[in-house]
Amino acid sequence: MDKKADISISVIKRLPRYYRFLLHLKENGIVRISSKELADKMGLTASQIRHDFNCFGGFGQQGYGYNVPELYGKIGEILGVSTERKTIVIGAGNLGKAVCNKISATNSGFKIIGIFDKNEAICGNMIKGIPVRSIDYIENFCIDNKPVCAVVCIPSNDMKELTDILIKLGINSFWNFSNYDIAMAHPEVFVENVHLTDSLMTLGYLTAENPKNSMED
Amino acid sequence: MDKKADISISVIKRLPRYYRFLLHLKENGIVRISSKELADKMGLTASQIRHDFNCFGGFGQQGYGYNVPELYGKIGEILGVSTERKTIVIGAGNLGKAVCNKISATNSGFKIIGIFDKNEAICGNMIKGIPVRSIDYIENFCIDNKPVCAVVCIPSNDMKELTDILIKLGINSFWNFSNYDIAMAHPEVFVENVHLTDSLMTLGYLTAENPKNSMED
DNA sequence: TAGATTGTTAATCGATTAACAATC
DNA sequence: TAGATTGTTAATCGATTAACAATC
Repeated sequence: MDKKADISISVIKRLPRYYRFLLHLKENGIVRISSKELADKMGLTASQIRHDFNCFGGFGQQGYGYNVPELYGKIGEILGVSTERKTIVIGAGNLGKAVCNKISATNSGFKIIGIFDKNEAICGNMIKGIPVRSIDYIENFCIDNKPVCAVVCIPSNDMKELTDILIKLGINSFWNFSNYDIAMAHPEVFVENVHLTDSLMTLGYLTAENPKNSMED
Repeated sequence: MDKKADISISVIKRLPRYYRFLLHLKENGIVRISSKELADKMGLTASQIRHDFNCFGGFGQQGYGYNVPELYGKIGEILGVSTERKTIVIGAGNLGKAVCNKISATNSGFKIIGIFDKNEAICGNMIKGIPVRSIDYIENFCIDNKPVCAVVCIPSNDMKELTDILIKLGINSFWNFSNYDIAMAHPEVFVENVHLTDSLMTLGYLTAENPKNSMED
């Protein structure tokens, strides 16, 4: 599987938000929208919206605008929401459970087929109908069931060894909540990071009494 | 409190990662590093690192490089890690609990003083030494305790009403896990969003068999 | 002093916005 | 046909990278 290089990451990062907005419009029975109207609703420019959509082909019609259900469907297709990527979740603590719920509640194209934890005490517990298994079984499970995506909800400590193994066993994408830099160690796989600490610290910067700022002027 | 406009958001978003790397170096007893070495470790360019640090003033020394503990301290200051922003968490489900743990485990400058949930059955439960309170008490709690930051771990449904109230009561920053667009409704407050669904769908795009891509060439 | 590496400015690159011809 | 709005190219803006003088 090759990496897609032709469409810029900034465009890609906006797709899920378009998808959410279009669902909302669709659910409210709106069938037609212009780039201008959508831009106003989303806080973007009409120009950017047209530019973005045109990366994937012409979804609109001159003089009319965009058909909401059709556009929603197209973007869903681009995001692969109708596929069922076999997914395993590693770590069944609070974060692991929250993430399992999120994946199950969302029509995102990922399907959890296994959950693993090193804490034997919680093995056997059910989350969204899937039993928590001991991390010791993860290799055999992957050989038998061939998952393609792993969701990492454990600390970074043992990540190097674990990712090396998982990638050998056929995992090609990671939703990574740990601080381990999978993408740097394995440029051949797809990684989407959620760095909670970094996010919180960014908010920290914004609300900090920055000494530099108050010294200037 | 004014918003800071002079330093670009791309630079700011890199600060927490610098901070993490510097802590790691510091813990390994490394006291000196050049922009080149740090760039190699982090997968950035030396030029960018010097450029970034210089937004905040000269932290290095020509011919020597950067002093790791000093630089770590400076960036910590910029991020405000030593302040104690009074913070409330709204929603004590799996996500709320995970986020409480994360905030407590991280030296980020945020201090949880209250946790709220609408589910009466879990009120009274302790999370990191703080009792879960009924959401009905949130107004009085804010009047009495004056928190400045709210962490939103509930669905988007009632967010408009809730954020309007909280902002009136003195909350000026949000760590937002819901899909409600606080920043658009309230441009005067600081918002850092964590859109889990969007993140997962971005990974979805990368691993989708994109029809457009296979049609071309 | 010579070597190393920063701080800072200029050049490049890429993303966003503006403009307008195409066309429904 | 006239009006509206897209698709697409060109202009602008901002972020990254390169270069080098300053200086430790």
